[in-house]
Amino acid sequence: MGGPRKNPNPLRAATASIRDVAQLAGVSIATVSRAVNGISTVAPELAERVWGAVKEVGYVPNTQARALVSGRSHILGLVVSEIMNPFFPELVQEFENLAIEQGYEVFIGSSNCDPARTEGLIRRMLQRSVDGVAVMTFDVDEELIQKLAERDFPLVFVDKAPDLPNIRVVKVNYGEGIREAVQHLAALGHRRIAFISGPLQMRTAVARRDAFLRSMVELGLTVPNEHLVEGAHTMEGGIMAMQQLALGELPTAILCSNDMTAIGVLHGLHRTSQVSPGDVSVVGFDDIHLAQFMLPPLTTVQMSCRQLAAAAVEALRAGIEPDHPLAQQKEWQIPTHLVVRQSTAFPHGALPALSNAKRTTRRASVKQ
Amino acid sequence: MGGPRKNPNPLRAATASIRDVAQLAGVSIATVSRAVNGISTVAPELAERVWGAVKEVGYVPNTQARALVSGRSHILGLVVSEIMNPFFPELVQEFENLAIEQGYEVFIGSSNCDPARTEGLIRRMLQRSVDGVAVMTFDVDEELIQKLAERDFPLVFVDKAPDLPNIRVVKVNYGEGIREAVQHLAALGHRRIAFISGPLQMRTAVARRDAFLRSMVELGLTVPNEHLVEGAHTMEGGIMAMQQLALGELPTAILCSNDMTAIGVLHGLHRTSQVSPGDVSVVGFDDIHLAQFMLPPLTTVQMSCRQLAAAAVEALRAGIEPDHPLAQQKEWQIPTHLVVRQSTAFPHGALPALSNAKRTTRRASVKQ
DNA sequence: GAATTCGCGGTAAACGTTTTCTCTTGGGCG
DNA sequence: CGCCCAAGAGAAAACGTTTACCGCGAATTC
Repeated sequence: MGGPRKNPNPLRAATASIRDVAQLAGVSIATVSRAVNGISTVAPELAERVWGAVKEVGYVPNTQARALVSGRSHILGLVVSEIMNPFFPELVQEFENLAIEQGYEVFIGSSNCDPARTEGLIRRMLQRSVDGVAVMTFDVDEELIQKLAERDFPLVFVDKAPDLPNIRVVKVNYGEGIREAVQHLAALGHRRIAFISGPLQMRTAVARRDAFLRSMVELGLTVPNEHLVEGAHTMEGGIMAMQQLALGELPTAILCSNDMTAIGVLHGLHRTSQVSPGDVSVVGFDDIHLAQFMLPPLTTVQMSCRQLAAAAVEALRAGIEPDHPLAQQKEWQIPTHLVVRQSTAFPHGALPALSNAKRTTRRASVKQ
Repeated sequence: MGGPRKNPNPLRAATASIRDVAQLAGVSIATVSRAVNGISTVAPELAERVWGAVKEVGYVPNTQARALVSGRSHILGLVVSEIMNPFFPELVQEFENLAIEQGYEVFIGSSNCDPARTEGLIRRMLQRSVDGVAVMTFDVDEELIQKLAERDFPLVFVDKAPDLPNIRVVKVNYGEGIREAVQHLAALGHRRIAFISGPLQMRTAVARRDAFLRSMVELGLTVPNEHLVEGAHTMEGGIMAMQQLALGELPTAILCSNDMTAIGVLHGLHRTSQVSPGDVSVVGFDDIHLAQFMLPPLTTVQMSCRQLAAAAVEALRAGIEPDHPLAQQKEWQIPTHLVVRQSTAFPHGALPALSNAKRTTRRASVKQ
């Protein structure tokens, strides 16, 4: 079969194929393939001739054909909980930049916190033969993971995942940042600190709440039940949680499980006319870009989506590429840290001790 | 070549192929293909046998192979300006839902308003042989369009595009909503209304500003030069534009080219201590989800991203699918409408006429 | 009743690559 | 000088589909 092709589909876009390059360069298609892929066994002058031909006909390798035979598509899947939550676009952006940098393309899906939808997304991604999927949803359930683990392909989860050969996990150290936040509030003089969690069926929500409780215990502070409210990681959830808190004696400070909740709380505080702005300190979690533009700018615990994305991409590559240096690593760590802005202040009637100087310094160090 | 395959790659995931189905059902692979694709020429009982075998071996067609031979990948490209601007995640979400519903997958890219990046994105999408690309960036430049138009594949732009066979356009009727906004402000008693535009190299920004100016002229109102400020479609831009406005005599109302700008303006107004909240009315554009959670909730011109996404997907399909009913249509229209919330009020010292009743009615009709 | 179509299903080519195997050629070593 | 080995390049198989083409039996038509 070296003769002219019989009946080339005239409808198809007239894009140059490897054969055109081979013909122009006067070599076989195998040589073109090797040259294009930088395989060293091809003689330098031949490679040069091939590259010349590639340029001339504007050859671009067909990724579908390449994927078909090599079994690798160079596409990564990324599943996020809620694309409408501003944290995730930031994560998506970072993830995409990193992936592209390393020669991958990305399929993005938003699960909307629906396990069935998550499953559908991943199934469709697999059908498109992605090389691996990062499930950064903070809300995966056990049985879905089990189901996914059966077919074996590289998977990356957040926080927790079963110890299986193809599953890797990015662990976020919530305790660190949350402890900083609680200590910050305590240093300002707050004693009655409430916590608005995410939906408690999310493992992540539980982890953040537990980190809060541990930090409070460390400082010898107690948390009455009515100061432990379940939110929804949304603004609406923050508003409703605020209403619930307003039923009893208000805390002097509120720590929120994410920034959207905190924004809702700020909104709710404004509505509750019994309290004047600034009376109640509010701390968020995530440090989304929007946080610094709230009124007042939000003090929050930063979870770097850049680091998160970098860890996820690296973990995926470790699972995908046959001889990746970190192929054996199963766990990546991400720190969290407090960023102090203006939504936290001294509680009414509290006399600041030496924490005053400290606070000023910290605030000064935050770029406006 | 009907015998057993020689040396199947053992590394490859043991996923069933069309051959396994054919063998189990006792038919040829052609019949399986036809049955799976619902081609009517296959006898009902045979089709049933095939489907049984499909279920049994868990056959899933390989999209790469399918794309390779059919020339259609069933992947759509979507390029947005700025994934970090909350409007776009909403658009992405809608677009993705619609695309999936119709059997397509989506590659998403964020251009960050960089034409070079846009070009790179589209080039990479083409390399992945997407069936078409929707460029919803509000900032494409002429020469890029020209360059893209050379290769012919279905493209959809927003607002304006050259009249070429494979290019379709979704036109947003800015005038409508902006006129409503200006009339609303005028009815409240505002006369000095400022406009903060987007970056003026965006054609869209110019279109919105011109719509504003036309509406003002219609009402016999004039706009001094210092009340026409160029922003950046970001919160930072809104804050800076506000600072610029604060240099002269403040307007009583400010219309912004998008919601992020409006949020920045609210922020900036708060900082400007010479003015008390509520003194200056602010109107946004887009109606992002966040808008209703601002303090005060933002009156804004709604551009439905659902309609935008639906139009884009439909326009793409019209260009892709050989006998689509709308194959000849080149233009889709999207309306805009004012949504009144609490960021607009009577200007200081103005006596409301009969507009009072009207306003109350409208506000009551907005769901909280 | 014979000829012609028509419905249906199988065979094989084609899609554009990668990769294995094979062949040629040249050089080093005995 | 001959042999063996290595390097480099080509031939061809394989990847998993779709689809053009062909053949066969049944149905329709004159």
